[in-house]
Amino acid sequence: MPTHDAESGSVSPRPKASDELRQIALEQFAAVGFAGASLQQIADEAGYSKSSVLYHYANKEALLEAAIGPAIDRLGALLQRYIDRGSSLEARTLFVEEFIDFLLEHRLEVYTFVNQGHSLRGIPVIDRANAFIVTLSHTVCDDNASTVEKMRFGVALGGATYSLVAGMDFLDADSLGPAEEVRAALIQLVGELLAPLALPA
Amino acid sequence: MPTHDAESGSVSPRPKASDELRQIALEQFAAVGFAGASLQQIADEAGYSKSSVLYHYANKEALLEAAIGPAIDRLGALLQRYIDRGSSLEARTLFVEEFIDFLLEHRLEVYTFVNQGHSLRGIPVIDRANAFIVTLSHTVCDDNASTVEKMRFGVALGGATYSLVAGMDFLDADSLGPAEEVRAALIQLVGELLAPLALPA
DNA sequence: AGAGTATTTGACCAATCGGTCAGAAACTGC
DNA sequence: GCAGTTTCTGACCGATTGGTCAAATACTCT
Repeated sequence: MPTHDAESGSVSPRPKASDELRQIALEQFAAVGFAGASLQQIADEAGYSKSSVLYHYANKEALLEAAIGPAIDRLGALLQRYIDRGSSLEARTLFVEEFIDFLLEHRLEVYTFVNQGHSLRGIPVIDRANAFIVTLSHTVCDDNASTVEKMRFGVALGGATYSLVAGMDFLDADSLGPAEEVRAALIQLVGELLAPLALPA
Repeated sequence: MPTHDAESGSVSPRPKASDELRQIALEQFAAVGFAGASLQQIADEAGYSKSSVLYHYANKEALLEAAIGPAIDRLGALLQRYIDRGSSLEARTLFVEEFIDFLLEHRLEVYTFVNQGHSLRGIPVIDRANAFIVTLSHTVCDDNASTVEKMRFGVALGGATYSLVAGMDFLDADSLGPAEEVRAALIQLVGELLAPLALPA
């Protein structure tokens, strides 16, 4: 009996419509881009009408805000904690670990704004996210660093998000082991990339 | 006299329309995605009408093929030379260098298909490109490698393309030194990532 | 000059875009 | 049962999408 509703548990009580729509919108935004994703297709995929989408979310931008906003806020909090903790090598190591966990939990959100942060400038939630990334880059490595040092951050960020979302295709999807191994691998690789960086002033 | 036409050189003879359109289309595809880029906007940006775009290129897909196809072909040739050369450590080091140069010369092309290769499956030029990436990943690191080893390739590819295109925004654009420094930095970082990889059988 | 080709364009098309609105359901508490 | 609210939907809107086509312009060659 796969369809009983009340919250007895286990057997797929249909989730709230707004949540379904938000999740599917997120997948579409990550897959075909914000501009390329249409409200109609999001509605179809979720089994609702386009009007229903616009009932739950005032417009397309509000849907984007709902899809990635909470993750952006969590990133902001994460970053603030890191800054408050002061710059030490242990603090940075801990932050890398926390950031990878954040990335694993919000891959689609991060991938979406990391790869479209430029073209979507002007949308509030995107501007918020971009500001965080700038802060993060200046926190992990200050201005007068060498070219190769400055690029370590970009390669780590882009490499991690890419290999978690887009790279899953030709990386034989899940042939690369359980989630725990992926986590450990990312922590190691990002750690390797950032290790040679001098602590900022 | 900035507008004389014959090939005397130096003073901006207006390039062929098809070339202008191809270049601007490439920039749009990289910036807002294939789905998000409209023929109208490409035409406007180039100073032509939409009809002119469709005169030079049969349809939107043909424009994508023209925009990134040649780069894909060059990648295929590059990859074939690497395979023919046999798997040795020097061969791989040389390949990394060649690949970075290829990347620097075709950043927008690579960024476009690397980040949209999944959603644009079915378009011939994209399928060609995806096949090359799969081959490349299996060439640089064989199947029975560990999780972290397999992810080294993905992080290197995604990280390099990202930091060359999208990352330029908060990396203070060109504050990271002349092109030669960027090249050296990329060779070093990708080299670091791939160095621990065992040669495939 | 005039014929012939290459290029450019506007008018037009069906389909889809994001978005509005009024009303049909469905669910609530009584 | 019935009022009140929440949710959902179809009809509709102007704008834009990729694409067709015939006519206008520009260029080349004799």
